[in-house]
Amino acid sequence: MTEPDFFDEGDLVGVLTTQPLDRVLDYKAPEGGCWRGAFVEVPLGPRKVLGVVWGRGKGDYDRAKIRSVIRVLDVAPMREEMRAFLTRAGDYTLTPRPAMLRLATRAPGLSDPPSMQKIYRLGDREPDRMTDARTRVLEVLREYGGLAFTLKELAEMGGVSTGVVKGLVKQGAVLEEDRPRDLPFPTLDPDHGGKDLAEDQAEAAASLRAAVQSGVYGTTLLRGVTGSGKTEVYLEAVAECLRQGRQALVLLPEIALTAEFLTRVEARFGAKPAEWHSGVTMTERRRIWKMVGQGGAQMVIGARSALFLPFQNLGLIIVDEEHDTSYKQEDGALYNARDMAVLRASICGARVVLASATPSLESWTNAEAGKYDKLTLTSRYGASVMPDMKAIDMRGEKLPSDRWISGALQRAVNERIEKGEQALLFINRRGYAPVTICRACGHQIACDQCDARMVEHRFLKRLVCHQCGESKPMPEVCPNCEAEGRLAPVGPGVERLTEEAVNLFPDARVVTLSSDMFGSARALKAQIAEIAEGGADIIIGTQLVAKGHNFPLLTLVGVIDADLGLQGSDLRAAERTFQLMRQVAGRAGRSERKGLALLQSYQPEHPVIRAILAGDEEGFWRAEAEERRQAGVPPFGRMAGIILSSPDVQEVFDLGTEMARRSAPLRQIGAQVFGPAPAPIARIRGRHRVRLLVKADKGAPLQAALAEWIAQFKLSNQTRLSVDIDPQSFL
DNA sequence: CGACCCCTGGTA
DNA sequence: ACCAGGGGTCGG
Repeated sequence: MTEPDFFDEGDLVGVLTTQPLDRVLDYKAPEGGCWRGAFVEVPLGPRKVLGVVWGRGKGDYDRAKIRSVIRVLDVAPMREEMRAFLTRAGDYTLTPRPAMLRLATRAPGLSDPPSMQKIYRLGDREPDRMTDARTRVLEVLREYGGLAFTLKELAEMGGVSTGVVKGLVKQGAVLEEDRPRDLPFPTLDPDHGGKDLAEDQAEAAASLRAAVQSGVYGTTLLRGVTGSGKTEVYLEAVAECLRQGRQALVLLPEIALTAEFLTRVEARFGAKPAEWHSGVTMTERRRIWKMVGQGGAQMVIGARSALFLPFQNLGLIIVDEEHDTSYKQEDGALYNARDMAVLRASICGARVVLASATPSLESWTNAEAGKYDKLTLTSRYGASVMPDMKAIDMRGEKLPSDRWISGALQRAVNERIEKGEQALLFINRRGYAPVTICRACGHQIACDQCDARMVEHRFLKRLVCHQCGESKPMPEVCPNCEAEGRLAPVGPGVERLTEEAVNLFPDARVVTLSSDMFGSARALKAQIAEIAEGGADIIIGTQLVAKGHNFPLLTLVGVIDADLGLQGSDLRAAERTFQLMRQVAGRAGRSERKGLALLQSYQPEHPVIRAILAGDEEGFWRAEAEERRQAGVPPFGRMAGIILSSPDVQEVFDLGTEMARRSAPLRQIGAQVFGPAPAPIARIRGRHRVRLLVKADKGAPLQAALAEWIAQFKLSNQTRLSVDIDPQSFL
């Protein structure tokens, strides 16, 4: 039986609202009827809420109580493929459909009528009296032919006050018209600024173009070390997609990267694409949402939430830096944007390109297994090559406890400075010192709200909790034993490393790049541009510098603590350390000069460190894949994390224990339950968190079993349960 | 989610 | 008799 697409007035329709009722509710179609996928406003209790017509009404509800749809909103209806995407993504992540719908309606003013603005163009009548000001206005309009301007623009261009324009309107010499405020984005020209590509780039680009031309779903893993020109290559895929008249989406892991990227896109296509992320203004969000929906935006660059924009003809999704962990984060729903991109593309017949120098093990495995196509860029763009890499064995360096830069690293830095080149010192810890300890009683200052230790930020003169953002002034006395002046910083952060560098290299210009030192993306961008032009000798940076910035004078990278992230039992720690170290090392020598990367390590014989030094990526991934296969963990098994949280510790542990005990639905599919254990972050903002882990075979119907299992338990209203399918870390 | 209903317990 | 606050339920 096929579902009708149109419903006459009074027909029963099923509407899914954005309210957390995981049911499709029956309504009567409004005057004028409505259609499947229509965005509607419906009454719910005493309120009006946003919803989407999901299909025909079920008719299982008391006819007399059924109310009418209030109105159909003036926006493009939701396409069938979007409804399928939301449903399947929700089923996969165990997210209720209303929460999924909220992701797809994250634009303000959807229920408002299209916002209009007044514009002014040349009229056909002469004004009764000519003045200088009037002449200038009319000249501007004649000069630009039939173009129209807003009042403010026109007055400014004519050098007159707005009153002059209004006067001309009264005379009929200028016409006033209404125009929608949400305008289409400028057209991108796929043949505007194509660059000459190196041979391997050209081959990869041709392969991607052919894939896009085919018009069917497929995923390509595009590998290439930093500087190998991945961006140029996938922009050729975008160009082909635009030629096909389809829309393209580029996902970036970090907002800070979009500005630089936009400039490159503009150079390639002659105009800027739409830019979608949390920092974009409300009016611009509305414009993008509407234009994407009616084909007035050919290309969107955005954060993971851009996946839920109402594309009408999506032909290509690029996931840049696909291994980046920020693609998986709480966002109303817990989903991995990389995986959801593949799902969305498979539903709408689009191509996916996963780009990375250091792919995630999941993507590497999929490519090895032939599920994804594989393209590898072998030569670095221009003359530069991957830097030489060496470990500095810290066990042989007898450094005092408040020093972190080894003699060998110090000498290497001095050499670069003498040659007028730059050195980067990398440490993946923000602030001054990660721990503050009392030398009188041994107390370590912890956050009052979380279990995390507070990090001293000397720049801000405060202690900051990196978990919840809570901060307090640096205390004078120990909060535990009240001893005065006995609090001491322990361990290095980026600020403390800067202090040391300034002492060791007194004549060098030292700059620090850390995310919490810049109020705005603009300030950061300016700083980066200045460094790139040689405005510094030594750059001290956190993770921020590992991502995509190009410093041509940089020829030395010193990693202060290459072992961070290797300790602990997190299965992905090795993978993450490997990716981060490779990326940071890749910063060195992107231009003609050959670079050097020095990794300070207390365990240089560790397999991960050895693989990094040998540049043996395939070897690393094969070994890592084998270990995961043995352990039956992702991507060779399936996992889910269940996090219970409540202000009451006892309650949350009791519930966890109860859930572990009554896990028959999970055992039925052969899954194991571990825990309850304190979650990786045991307390956040005063809420205690407990985690259970579920592990199942690769083919097991995990989601269905989880849903059945969870449905058995009734939560008190202060406890919350969230399910994390494919968790990033599984300690 | 948010409105509202009802119950409780404390106070006038 | 009255009110404030919490828990529970309902919404088409």
